[in-house]
Amino acid sequence: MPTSQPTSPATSRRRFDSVEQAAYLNLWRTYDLLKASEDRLFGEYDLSAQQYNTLRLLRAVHPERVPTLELGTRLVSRAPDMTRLLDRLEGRGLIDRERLSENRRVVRIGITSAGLELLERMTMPVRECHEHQLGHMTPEELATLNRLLDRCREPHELPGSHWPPTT
Amino acid sequence: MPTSQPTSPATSRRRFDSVEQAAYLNLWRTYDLLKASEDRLFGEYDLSAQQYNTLRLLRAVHPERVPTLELGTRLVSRAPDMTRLLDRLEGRGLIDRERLSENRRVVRIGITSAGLELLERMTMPVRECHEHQLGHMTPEELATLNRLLDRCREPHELPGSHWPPTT
DNA sequence: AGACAATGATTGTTGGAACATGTCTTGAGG
DNA sequence: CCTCAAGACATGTTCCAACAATCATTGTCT
Repeated sequence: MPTSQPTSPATSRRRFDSVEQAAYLNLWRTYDLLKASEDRLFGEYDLSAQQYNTLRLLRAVHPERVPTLELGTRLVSRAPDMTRLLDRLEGRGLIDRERLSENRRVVRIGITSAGLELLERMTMPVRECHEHQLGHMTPEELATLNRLLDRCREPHELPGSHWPPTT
Repeated sequence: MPTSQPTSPATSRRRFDSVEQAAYLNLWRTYDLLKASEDRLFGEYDLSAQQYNTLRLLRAVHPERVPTLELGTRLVSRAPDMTRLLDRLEGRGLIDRERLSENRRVVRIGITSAGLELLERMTMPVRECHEHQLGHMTPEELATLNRLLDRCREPHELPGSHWPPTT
């Protein structure tokens, strides 16, 4: 019997409503699965992924500083609660705040030497984590994936986005 | 000056540590951006994405039922807090629970007619949402994307996963 | 049969995300 | 100068996700 008929009424409903939906759910599922690796790693350092990326961004501009709200827009994932995220990092001495004297409204954030050291210690583990996540993919596959993801985001990225195509 | 030297110390640091990392961050960014559309839609019905997917899964097996913990493993994103997610849905009359008499440990979850109606009302809006998310991609691109995402997940999916390749 | 492990779900607690609101500072008009 | 609007953060509150601990029920071993 080559074309087996559905054995349960369930199967007829299980499939997706559209290709777009299938792709989106696939994206979600994949992200969620890979995220699990990361979360486990960051958990060992009591950091969330957002916190880690904040520190990376601050290191990238160090010794310059970045105002609070601009940080929120430049992170991988939008973060509406920058203040308290920074509170936690400051509480651990990983960043510091500086109130400008010329414009006392803005607070500029910088990474401390303790923050830099923490990132330093995490370098290899993080690399291994990403290797574990996607190390089985060939460079060509990853390049194609990046190109397609860029295409997905194209119409949704706001003009001033800090996310140019990955290349 | 053909090879312009870095104007700020920042640029040298901004790029990614590895291709794998770039791909993962790209995945994260893309998911986050698309998720925003969905959240806005589901918000209008006071549902989270997880709740919606729970209802979809229950509809798929209806009129059969699924035990609480098995639901958790079959969702798009793993959900360690099924009980309270179901509490909320039950509070709104969208699902109901049934305690088995032969094995009183397991609680089997079913979708109610109110739940089915809600899904029915959401059908078109959801379709439009996915159209808005990824409608600009060609079927070929989406197919390739799906194939690559499947490849990403391959080594990470547990054996008994309900997530076969998308095809 | 009784002790003990395993299973399936609930409950408790903590931390973070999302949204609205409040506070402080600056700059522009009147 | 005084008011007022806008900008940049901070705070309050509510809700949800994650992890651990607990409870009730069943299965197993001797």
